[in-house]
This record gives sequence, structure tokens and C-alpha cells, in this order.
Amino acid sequence: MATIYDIAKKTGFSTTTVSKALNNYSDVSEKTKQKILQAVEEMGYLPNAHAQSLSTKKSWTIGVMFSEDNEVGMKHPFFSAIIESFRKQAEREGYDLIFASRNLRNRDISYLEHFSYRAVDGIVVICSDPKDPQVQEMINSTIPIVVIDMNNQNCSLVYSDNIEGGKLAVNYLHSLGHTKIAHIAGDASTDAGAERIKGYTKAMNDLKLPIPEGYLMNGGLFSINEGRVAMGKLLSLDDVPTAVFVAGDHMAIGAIEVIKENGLRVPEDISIIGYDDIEMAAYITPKLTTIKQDTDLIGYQAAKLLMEQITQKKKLVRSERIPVELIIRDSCSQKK
Amino acid sequence: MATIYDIAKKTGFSTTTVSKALNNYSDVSEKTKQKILQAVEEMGYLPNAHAQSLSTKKSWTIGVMFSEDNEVGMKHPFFSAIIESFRKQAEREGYDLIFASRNLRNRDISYLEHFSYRAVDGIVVICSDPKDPQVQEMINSTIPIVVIDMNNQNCSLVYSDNIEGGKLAVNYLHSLGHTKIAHIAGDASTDAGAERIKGYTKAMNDLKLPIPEGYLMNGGLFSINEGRVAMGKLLSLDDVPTAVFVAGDHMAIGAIEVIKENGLRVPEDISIIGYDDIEMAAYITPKLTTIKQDTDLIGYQAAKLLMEQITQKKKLVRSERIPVELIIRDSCSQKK
DNA sequence: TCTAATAACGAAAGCGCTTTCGATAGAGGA
DNA sequence: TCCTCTATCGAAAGCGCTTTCGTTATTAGA
Repeated sequence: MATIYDIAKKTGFSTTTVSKALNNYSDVSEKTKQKILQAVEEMGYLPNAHAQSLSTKKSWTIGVMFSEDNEVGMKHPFFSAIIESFRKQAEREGYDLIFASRNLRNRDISYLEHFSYRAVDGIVVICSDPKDPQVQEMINSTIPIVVIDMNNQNCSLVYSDNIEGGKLAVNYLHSLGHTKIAHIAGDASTDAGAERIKGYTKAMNDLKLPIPEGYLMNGGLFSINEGRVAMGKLLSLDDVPTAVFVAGDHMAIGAIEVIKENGLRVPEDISIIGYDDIEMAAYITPKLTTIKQDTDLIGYQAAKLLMEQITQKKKLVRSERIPVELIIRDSCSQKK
Repeated sequence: MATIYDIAKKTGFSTTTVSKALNNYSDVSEKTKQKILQAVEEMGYLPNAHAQSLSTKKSWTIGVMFSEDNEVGMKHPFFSAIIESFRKQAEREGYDLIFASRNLRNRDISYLEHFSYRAVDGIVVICSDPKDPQVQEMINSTIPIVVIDMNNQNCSLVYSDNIEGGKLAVNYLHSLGHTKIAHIAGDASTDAGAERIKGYTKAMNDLKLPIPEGYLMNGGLFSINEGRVAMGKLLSLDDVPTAVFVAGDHMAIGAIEVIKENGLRVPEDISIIGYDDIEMAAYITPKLTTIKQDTDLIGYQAAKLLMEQITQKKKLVRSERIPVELIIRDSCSQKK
């Protein structure tokens, strides 16, 4: 690979001047700049990111961390959609992504240590547990950070409007005549889970609807199987709900399966509304009515917020709420 | 951040000795090594990846490129599953991933240039167009490379056994009594598409089954919508097939939709078999019978193959075929 | 007792780039 | 003619680390 020294030799200027020409310093004449640029072209010169980072203390990389609790990693459609959108924007601004890891040459290190090692310029953490000490460590570090869908007072935050989403779901169900509305919740340790519960209870209270024992059912970490289990419990209740607001599409899919297996129909017997609007939602039977999260906007705003901190060279504490949207399909119907 | 110099000063040794201690050189006594390691611990020292890379010419990063044709990026379940598996293995061996980009500080560069800039140790390219000059450029470079699901003679290759998969599908359909078997194909410009066509035609020929005009239908780039269009054309044929082998699950989903919309049933009127076994396949109605690709193994083997080249410091040309598997669910039935 | 081998360490150069600061030459002003 | 500015360039140090090679002290061998 051609280095800055090579093109210095070729053009007869010093490496200093070459570097300045490439970085648009004002104290290099237009003529020599052109000569240098031409040599760069001819020799196919490219800067070396590592040398550049070493000397400028800026790596043009961003560390990405997301929950690995459920072992899905970036296979989860919600995560991957956000990351993809984030990546697009980051790339547009010249940044590359580095995924969190805890292995440095077979030494066990923390995520923050990994990011420090790679000298990332900023960190984004997605839907992880806010109380995780690893996450805390990052938030308390000096590296600019933005977290997604995790309530936190001490750093910048982009979050989907989960409370409003919960209300939206309940109100829609109520508008169809339902009053016995249960909620299969995401675990309250996750911010998304906790907030949707808030939205659910708030809306139920506002509508003066009772929440009988067992109607607020913890569904765990959003997997299809946990949805099955939770729905099973709801079906075994004395007073089975006529509508269920499920805190995640995967869980909703599991719930629908169980309902069918029990000889009941969706939505005729039980209406189901999900949350997320993953791709699959539009293709199962019945097509799933759900609360759509704007993953594109979430990723975009997170990137923007992080870039701003990086450019200003200081941590900002700002939060950005992203609206959600009710997507009406076929899994809910009028109460009979 | 503490540097090697800081811990040299603290322990009274030279930076040379510190570096050697950290890298397990034999010419540093056990006693001083322990002292140094302790100081490292106390000061929370971490090496600087950029400095290290600069001096060793090894970055412990791997460049990842995948097709952006269909604009889905890593949102595609098949891609993201492979990448996730690849990432896990790479991480285990100490590598981080860098995604391809063509933007360097707002300058338009090639993928190879981007990877050179970041000085990646190896490249993996997934299901891209083998004839893409950008891909060619990478293959012809000196950087170790492995490609996934793209036929190529000049570099290492991990591929899913698409021909066998095609045969598997056709034979299964035939075993159910079907003889009028059509194929909604992936575009022949993609390796996966072309190979599955080969498998289809080979199996049909071996079974002495005719392939009437129109039965081999190009479905394009594997999207749901393209599947709809292709199935629509099949339905308008004079002699409508009783079974269709669809080259991708997404397309199969589109196909099923269209069949239903036309008042026909799956599998009673038309049997459908897909390809990939994406998550959704198990949850649509009817549950999709399909050919499962072993994404875990593909990602794992690709990582292994790449690491080996990196360790040996030379490009290897080896190919690894990954077997596929027939997953029987509910979308195919006995010919009546 | 002297020499040769070995063990343990450090000086220094180098990886490729940026940035500070000083040097030089020519332009313009008085 | 002399002085001050400005424009243009380069020397050199430094970013944090690795690696070669030389030095010194110690031990073993004869």
C-alpha cells in the first residue's frame, strides 16, 4: 500500500505538505495541492485508518451493543431493523460499526474495555437491561453514548412511545366493545415491558375497566414460546378475557397458536393485538393487528443524537420519543 | 487511558520489557512479568488496538459484505442468521467485524478500498453477485477471502447444497404423487437461483417428468411480491401445476397468498414447498414445508475457512459444501 | 582462572499519519 | 532601501506499540 511518504517522494514535497493537502489546510498552494492529488490518484493512495486514529485520537467507529439475553443477537427482526437503520446513517457520516464482544485475545474483558481497546468514538446500546452493570459502566464512562428503549436519566436516549402504544392498543380493543382485556406483558425488568404495562393499566383505569386477578400476565422475554405459556395460563382462568394486548409480536404469535390449539378462533372468540410489527405479522393467519414501532426513525435519531455528541465532544443528556402507530389487520374484531 | 509507557514508569522497567511481558516473550523473568502484570491490573491498562495494528500489521478485524440489491441489508433473516453465526465464531477467535461501506469521509470509494483503509485481515462476502466488479476486485486482491453461496473458482467458498436442495424438493413432491411440478426460480444471476434451477431440472429429468412451457418461472430476487407475481402467472397457465417448488420462503409466502386469493387452497389444490426455512415459515398458515439451509454451519465454516487463511498468511482455494435438509410441515399434500 | 554460553533487560528505530512551530521568500508599504 | 506581512513549505516531535539488536551480568564449562 502506498503511504503518504511515497507520494511525498514522488511529488518532491514533504509528508507534512502532503498531509496538509489531503486535509485541506489553507497553507498549501492550489498548484501543489493539485499535483499531490494527482499523485494520490495515480498511486491509488489510501490513508491508513489505524495510523490516522492513533495520531488524531478519532477512530470513526461506533460501538454497538445489544441484549444477548435471548440468544438471538442480531437475528431478532426488531434489533436488526434498528441496527440497519442506524448503520445506514452512521455510514453516511463516515462511521463504521464495531459490535460488542468480551473476548480480547482470549482474555475476558468487559464491553467497555472492548470499546476502549478499539477506541470507538461513541456507543449505542439497544434494548438492554438498564441495570446491567456492564451497561452502567459504559454510561458512566466519558465516551458519548445513546441508549435505545431503556429508561435512563444519565444519558441520551431514544425510545419508542411504549406508554402511548399500550394505551393505543387498549383503547382500540375497547372501541371494538371489549371490556375484558388482558395483557401478556414483557418482563418489567426491560424498559419496553414496564412501559407497556404502564400504558395498559393507565388506559384501563381511564376507561374504568377492571383488571381482574391474572389479567396482567408476565410473558417474560418476548419469545414465541413464552407467549404460548402465558396464553395458556390466561385460557385456564375462570373468566377468560375476550381480548388480549400482547407486548410483542412473537409472543402474540405464540398466543394465537395456543388459542387455535384449544379450539378457539382468533379474532371471533378472542381478539389479539401485538406489538412491534415485525415482518411476519402481516403474513400469519389471521394477519396480526399490532402497534408498529418506527424502527427506521429510531435508528436514524439514535445515530443523529450520537453524532451530535461526538461532534460537540461532550456527552449530552437528551431524550427523543418516537411515536408509534396502530396497524389494523385481522386479529381483532367487534365483541359479540 | 494508561499506556504502556505509564506502566513502564510505574514498575521501573522499559516499555520494551513491558511489551514483551504482555506478549509472553521468553526473555523476561517470571518475577518481573508478575510485577508488570500486577501494575497492568492496578492501572486498568488496555492496549490500543490502533497502535498495535499499526506496528504489527494485523488489525484483528474482518470485513463483511453482503448484497444490497434488494435493499434489505442485514434485515434479511437468511443473511442476518449467517452473519450472526459468523460473528460468534469470529469473536471467539478475537476478531471484530467491519461492514462494507463506500463512503470515506464523503469520498466515494470501492468496498475493497474501504477494507484496505480499515486494514482488515480478511473478507467474507455473502450471496452477492459473483460477476460484480466490486466483488471481483476483492477476490483478486491479496486479502484472504471467503465467499458464501457464490460460485467462484478463484477463492475459498462455502455454499449450501442448492442442487441437492432442488432435487430434494422435487423428489418429495413426486413422492406425494405430483407430476405437474413447476418451479418459481430465483434469478439465475444469483448462484443460489441458478443452482436450484439445476437441481429442479435434473430431478425432473431423472424422473422423466416433462417441464412444460412456463413451468420454469423466473421469480426475480426472492421477495414476497415477486413470488406473488410469479404465482399469478402460473395460475393463468392452461395447465396449472399441482405442486410448485419455490426457490425462497419469502416468494413461497407470496405465492400462497395469491393462491388463496384466487379461491384455491394450499395444500389441497396446490402444494407448495419453499426454500431457506426462515423463522416465519413455521408460523404461517399452512405451515410451510421447505428446504432448510444450515445457516449456523454456513457461518461457522466460513469463519473457520477464513481464519485458516489468515493464520497461514496465504489465500486458499477450497470449497465447503453444506448439506440441506427437508423440513416437512403442512403446505404439501398427496396428489388427489 | 579464563572463556563461552545463557538469561534478562533496554535503546532505538519504525509503523503511517498529524500538527506545531519555525524558516524562507516574495509582496507591499513607508 | 529597509521593514513588515503574508503565503508556502518542511523539520521534528509525537500518537502507543512492537521488534531487532546490542549490552550487561551471571552461570557453566574446561
